[in-house]
Amino acid sequence: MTVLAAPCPQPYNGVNTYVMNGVEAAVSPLNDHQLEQIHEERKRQIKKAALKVFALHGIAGTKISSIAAAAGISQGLSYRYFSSKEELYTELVQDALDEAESAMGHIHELPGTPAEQIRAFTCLMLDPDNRLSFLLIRQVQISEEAPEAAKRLIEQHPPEKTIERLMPIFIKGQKEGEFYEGEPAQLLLCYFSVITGLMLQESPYVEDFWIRQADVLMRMIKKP
Amino acid sequence: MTVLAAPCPQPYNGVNTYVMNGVEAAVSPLNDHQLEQIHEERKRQIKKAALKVFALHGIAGTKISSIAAAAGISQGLSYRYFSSKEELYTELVQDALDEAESAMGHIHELPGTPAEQIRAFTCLMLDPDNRLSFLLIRQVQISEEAPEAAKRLIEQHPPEKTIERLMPIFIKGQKEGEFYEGEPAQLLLCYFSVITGLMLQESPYVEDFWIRQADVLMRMIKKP
DNA sequence: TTTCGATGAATGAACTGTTCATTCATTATT
DNA sequence: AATAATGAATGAACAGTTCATTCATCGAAA
Repeated sequence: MTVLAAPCPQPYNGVNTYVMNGVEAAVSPLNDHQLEQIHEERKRQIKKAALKVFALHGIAGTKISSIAAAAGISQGLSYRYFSSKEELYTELVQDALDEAESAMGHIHELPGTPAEQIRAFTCLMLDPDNRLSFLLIRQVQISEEAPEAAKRLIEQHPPEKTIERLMPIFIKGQKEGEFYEGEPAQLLLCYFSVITGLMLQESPYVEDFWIRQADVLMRMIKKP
Repeated sequence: MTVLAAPCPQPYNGVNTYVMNGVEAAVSPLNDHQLEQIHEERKRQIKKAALKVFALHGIAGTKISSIAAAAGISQGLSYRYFSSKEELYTELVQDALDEAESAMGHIHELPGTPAEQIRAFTCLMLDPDNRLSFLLIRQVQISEEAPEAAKRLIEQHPPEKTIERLMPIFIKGQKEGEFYEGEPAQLLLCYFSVITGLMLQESPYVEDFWIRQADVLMRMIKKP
């Protein structure tokens, strides 16, 4: 059995890897740029798979082996790119925040009525390209299980400001008679629960599926 | 060290638990009937707590210790009443199915327009007394983790028939011009995702909170 | 062109710490 | 005496991480 073994020849070290051989690093087989590009590409591949699994099952409900399976790689490989499950998760949260931020930044500048703005926002949330990111963020906000690092990221960023940004739009919509009356906070709460429910839904593959859903949703809010 | 001391002998429980002594009790310990009643009462107490935790976190995400904490009892006690976690879960699913069945049985007999029927159904799903049961059922339907026994229960019972029961109502509503047009299946799908989202929401304690939510929801479906 | 050696990406079995369902010796209650 | 209840202890399974090994690719030498 196994028990030992020994050599552990190369320690690891994040930065550089082997040097040995004489004349320091005289030879480099593939140019550094290409190498790095390949490296980044693989990272992206892993992240993409991980996002899908994490967003749907949470960090605790996700095993590395599932991610590996989803990414089509072996269990151990992700550790070459991410030093731990938590780091991977946290990095995904960071990306999601960036994406959400950039996606939401434009909502305000959009011209148009409040209804048009909310509709745009709705489409954004339901867009398959953003959906998982929003789910991940919401996950960190809602459940306990998220790593501390991820929670801190969310606190810093303007994440939950979402509500604060939307609220004025709702109020304006009501004032102008475009929206239904009622406590705006409650309308927003309902709207959000509903959006979350929809995001969890796996979509059948119809081109404009989400657009149509968004229109159905809007009927909750906007007078015809 | 710790924290607690004190055994917490009386588990509170809303209703009442023990009959504490009493003259006659001193003489004859407790007759069988009384004993059984106490036993059943405690079972109900455990089930109530377990339902809440299971419905929100799933069977895998729930530990016996959480249930115990929620029920205000010790870790080991539930094993006096249920032989395993799975058994407890499965029994809850059975109860939920019964409840759902009896609750839904009346939908059809309700007089009124399709909109009124759907509204009644919506209120049913959102009713705090039913909400958790419906969530539990949906959980078994959707995820893999449920025990085989529970899955079998669901297959036998008329569970997913929900959709089949609702569909005709939707179609009728559209035919009569009371509902919005569109693929009825899609409208239903949207409606269901949305309901699920709402059920997951913890309600602020306002008396008619869910009623109002139901009305907001109905706007998705029914023309004004 | 073929062969060789070097490099580091990739694998997956083994290791290990942790978690958690279940048990049980003990105590409290009637 | 008998039953209810406790909560610490157990142990098995689970899942994150490591690491010895294999594989694929490439530059250079023959």
